Amino acid sequence: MTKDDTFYSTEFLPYLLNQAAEAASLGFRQYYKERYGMLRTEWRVLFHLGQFGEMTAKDICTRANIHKTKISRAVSALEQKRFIARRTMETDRRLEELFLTKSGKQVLEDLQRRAKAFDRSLMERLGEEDARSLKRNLAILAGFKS
Amino acid sequence: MTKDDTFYSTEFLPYLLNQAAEAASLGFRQYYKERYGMLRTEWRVLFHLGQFGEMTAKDICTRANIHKTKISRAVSALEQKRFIARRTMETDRRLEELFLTKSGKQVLEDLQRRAKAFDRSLMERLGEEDARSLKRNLAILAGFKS
DNA sequence: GCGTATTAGTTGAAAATGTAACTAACAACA
DNA sequence: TGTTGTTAGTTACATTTTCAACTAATACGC
Repeated sequence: MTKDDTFYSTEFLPYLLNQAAEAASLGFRQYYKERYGMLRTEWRVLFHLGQFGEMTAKDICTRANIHKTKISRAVSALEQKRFIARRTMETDRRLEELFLTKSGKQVLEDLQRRAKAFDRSLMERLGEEDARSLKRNLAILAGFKS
Repeated sequence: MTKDDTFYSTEFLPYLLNQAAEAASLGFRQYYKERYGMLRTEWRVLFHLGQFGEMTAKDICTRANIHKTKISRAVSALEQKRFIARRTMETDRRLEELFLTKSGKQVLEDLQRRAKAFDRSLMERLGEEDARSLKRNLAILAGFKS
């Protein structure tokens, strides 16, 4: 490294990650907010329920790495919108199994389809190979892989 | 693509970006919060001032892509901590030139040094080549390059 | 069983963020 | 000069997030 040791903000990985994340989320966030009045955590809860089937709030906290109060509020909001419902588990009455309602499934289907398309459009900006490598490295940083 | 068209959350680029960004920011955020009681926007303002020299709040908004109210509050907070000061410009009295104080420079120096080290430790987890390619692609998504 | 510790989930208050309206200064132009 | 429009920055208010305390149910050790 030469004498000039200036460290630029655009070289700092957390900064880059945040800026990229915000830029990349923007378009999609707008959609589910305007169309369904949903917040990001709500979309994530829905997504996880679709992916893993019935699960408890705690499960989602662990999987998605979101604090339980955020999940709790997202669940209430989704319940009010009648997108999900809950059922207390017989085996442990502290736990509530969450599941998608019929309209919840429809909403999720719409969002999934759009998410997929949105994802593709983002990846096209990078090219196939770079996009793959990007995702792989993000997964490592996120702790999804070792 | 085969018949199974399930779309997993960990394939969705905005989700990956957010998770990676949060995970990657955590350690460093903790430091400037605990050590200097700073919020992320404050750290960014400081960083930008160090990088570009004296500039106005508006300049930082544009550069860092942050809303002016957030900047306004960060500037007040940094001013209260005596890390920066402002000077109304003679040529246009709506504008205020922001600059680092002596202690602001010291704080920034500490943070920069740690940011650099932190950045290196993140990059080591990916390897030289992947890390470079990651940054390049993030810059594209963030809109820093086209 | 009974006391203590954990755990799932909720709630209230404080902190932070986003949105919109505002003030003060300048610009443009009749 | 006066009117209208624009811009930098602040402030007020609503929404969202965070943090800490809480309730209800279960688990553990005795």
